[in-house]
Amino acid sequence: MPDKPTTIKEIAKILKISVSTVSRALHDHSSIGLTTKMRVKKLAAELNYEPNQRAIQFLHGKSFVIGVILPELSESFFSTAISGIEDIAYKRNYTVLLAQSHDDAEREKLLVAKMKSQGVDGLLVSVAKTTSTYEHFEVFKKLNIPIVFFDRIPPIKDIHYVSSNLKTGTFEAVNFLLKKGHRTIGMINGPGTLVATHERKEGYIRAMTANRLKFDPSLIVSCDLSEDGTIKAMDTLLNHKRKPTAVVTFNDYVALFAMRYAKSIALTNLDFVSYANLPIINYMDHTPIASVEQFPYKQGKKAADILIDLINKPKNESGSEQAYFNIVVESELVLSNRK
Amino acid sequence: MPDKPTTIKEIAKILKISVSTVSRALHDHSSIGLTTKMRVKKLAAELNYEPNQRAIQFLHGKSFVIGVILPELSESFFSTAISGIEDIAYKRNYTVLLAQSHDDAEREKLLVAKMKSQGVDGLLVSVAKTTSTYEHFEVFKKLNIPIVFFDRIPPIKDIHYVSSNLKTGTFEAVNFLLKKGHRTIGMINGPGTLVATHERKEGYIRAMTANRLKFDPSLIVSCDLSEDGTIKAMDTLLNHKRKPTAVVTFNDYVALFAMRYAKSIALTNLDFVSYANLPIINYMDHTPIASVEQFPYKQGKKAADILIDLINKPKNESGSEQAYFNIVVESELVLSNRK
DNA sequence: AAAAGATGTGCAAACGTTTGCGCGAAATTA
DNA sequence: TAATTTCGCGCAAACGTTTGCACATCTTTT
Repeated sequence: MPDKPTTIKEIAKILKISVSTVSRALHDHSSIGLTTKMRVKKLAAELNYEPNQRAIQFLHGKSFVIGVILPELSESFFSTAISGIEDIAYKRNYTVLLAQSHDDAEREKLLVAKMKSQGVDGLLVSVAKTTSTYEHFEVFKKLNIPIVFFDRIPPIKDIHYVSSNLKTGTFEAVNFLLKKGHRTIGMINGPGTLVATHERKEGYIRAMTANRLKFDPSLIVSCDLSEDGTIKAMDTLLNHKRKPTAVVTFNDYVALFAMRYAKSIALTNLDFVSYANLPIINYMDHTPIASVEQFPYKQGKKAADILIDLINKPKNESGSEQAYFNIVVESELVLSNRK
Repeated sequence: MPDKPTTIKEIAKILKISVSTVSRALHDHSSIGLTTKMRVKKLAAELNYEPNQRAIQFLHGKSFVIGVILPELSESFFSTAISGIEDIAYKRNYTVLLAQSHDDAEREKLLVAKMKSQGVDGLLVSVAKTTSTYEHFEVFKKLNIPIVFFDRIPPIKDIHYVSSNLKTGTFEAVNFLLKKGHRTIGMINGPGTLVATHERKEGYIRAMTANRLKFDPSLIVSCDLSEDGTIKAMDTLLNHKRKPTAVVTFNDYVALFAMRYAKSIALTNLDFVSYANLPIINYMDHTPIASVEQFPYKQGKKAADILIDLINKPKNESGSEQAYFNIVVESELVLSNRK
C-alpha cells in the first residue's frame, strides 16, 4: 500500500474549500477565519499532512541545502571539518549535500556541476590538489550562488574563504622550544610546492628573529613526507654541525617516523613538536611534547556560518561593492596532555 | 547581474516553436525533425541551457538523492564508511544528503523527518546509541521509501541491513594466536550491553572449541573501555592463575592502553591482537601483531549499492513477498604489516 | 483520385504550493 | 438607511518540465 503522501488539494476537497484557503490556514494567515483554521489544521494533523518540500523548493527556487565538496572524507582533518559544517547546517536549518573529489580535478568539475543542477543554495569547497583551472566555480558566481572556499584555497581573486594560518602556530611552537632552552631547532618541512610549507618556514623565521637569534636556513630540511624521506631528513639534521636538540615536524606521520627513527638509534634527548592531524597521537607511547592545532571543527563551523550568512544576505545591496570574507583561523600551539 | 538560468521557454520563444518541441528535441525524441533538433540544440548550447533539476524532481517525485544519517562523522569508522557510500552514490549518479545524530535519539528523529521532507529517494542509517523507539522509521516504509540500516542495526523485524560480523574475525584472531603456540589467551572485552561484545566472546569460544581446548570464561574480562578500566582488566588477567601470553583487546584504544601499561610494568613477552578502528596504529612503536578488520569502506559501498538497487526495483512485484536484504560483511584478521 | 500512412509540431494538463487580486457578505460607521 | 470598512474566502497565475493527444502537412499506397 504505497500511501501517496497527503496533499493540500485533498484537504481542500474533503473540507470543500479551496486550496488557497488551506494553504493560508496552515500558515496562520490573518485573513482566514478561526474556525476554518481549526478545521484545516485538525484534518491536516489527522492525515499526517506534510508540505511537499520539492514543490516548495521548486516554487521559490530555494532548497535549504548547501553543497560541500571535499577532497577526502576519510581524512581526519576533513571528516572533523564536515562534522562542524553539518552541526552548523543543522542548527541553521540547512542540510548538507556531500561529495568528495578524491583530489581529482575532473571529478571535482563534475561534482560542481551536479551541485548546481541539484540546486544547492550555496557551496563549500576545499579544492582538489590537481585542480588548476577555476572556471567551473565562475558559474556559481553568475547565478549569484555563494561559494566559500575552505582550507585549500584557489589562487584567484574575489572569493570568500576560510583557512588556517600556520605561521602563528609555528611561531608559537618555535618560541615555546626556545623558551624551554633549546637553541638549535631543526625543522622537517614538506615539499616546496605547498603553501603550508612556506607558512611553517615563515613562522619559524619569525620566532627566531623575534628572539634576536640568527636564522640558519640549513636547519630546515624539506622532505617528501614518506618514512624514508623522513629518515633522510633526520640524518641530515643529526649530522648538522650544530646538532638540533629539538625538531618541528611537518605532520604527525612525519613525527612518528622521526621519533621511531630517533629511538632506533638510541637517541632520547630530542624534543618533538608536530602539527595535529591525527586524533590518536595523544594516546601513544612517544608523543610530541606539543602540537600546532588547526581546529578543523571550528574551521568547518566558521565556513558554514559564513556561507549561510551569504545565502541570506539581502541581494546586491545597490552601490556597495561586494565584500569578500577572508577569514583566517589562527593555528595554536597545544601542549601535550600526557603527564 | 544575477543571470537567471536559461529555461526551455526562452529557447522556445526565440525559435518561435513550442516548449514541447524544444523538450522533445533535447531528448532526441523520434518525432522531431532533424533540422529542428539541430537548431534547438545549437541554441541551447549557446545559452548554456541546463535543465532545472528542481522542476524535474518535482515533476516525477524523484530526487536522485539518498539520505545518510550517521552517529558521528568524525569517528574513523563512519568517515571511512561515508567515503564508500559517496563513492557508490557518485558512480550510480546519486548524491548524498548527510547528517549526524551525535548519538542523540531526538536529533535522529528530527533528521529522519528532515530527510523525508527533503524528499530523499532512500535512506541509510546507523542508529544512535540512545535510540530506543523506531516509529520514526516506519513512516518511510509507508511511503515506500527504502531504508537500509548499517552497522548499528535496530532490533526490529523486516528491515534491510548491512553489518559486520565480528565472530569470524575473532575466531580467526584466536585461532591465529593458538597456531602461534599460545595456550592461554586473555580477552579484554567491552560492556555486555553491546552486541559487539557478545560477538567477540562467541568468536573466542568457537576458536577454542574448534581446537578442542577448554574454554575458561574467567579469561574474558569486561571493561568500560577507559584507560583505567583497561588497566584494571589487565591486572585481572595478569593475576590470573593461568597468566595469559596473548591478549585480544576490544579496540585499538584499549590495545594502546593495555600495551602502554604492559610496557610500564616491564612486560614484554605479550602478544596483542586488536580490532582495526584507527588508521594510524600501523605507524606506531608497539602495534598489535594482528587486527580484526571490519572493512567500513566496503560496508559503506555495499549498503549504498543495496539501497540504490531497492530504489530502482520495480514496485511491489505483485504476489511475491517483500524480500529483505540482510547482508553480513565478514570481518577478517589482518596481520600487521610492520616488519 | 481517394484513402492511408508517416512525419513534424503544438496544445494543454499535470506535479504541489504560494500569493496578488477580487468578490461577496457581514459588521461598522455616518 | 446608505455608505464604508472589515472579514473570509476563492480564482487563477506562476515556477520549469514532460508527455498523451490531436492536428496539419506531405508522402506513399491502392
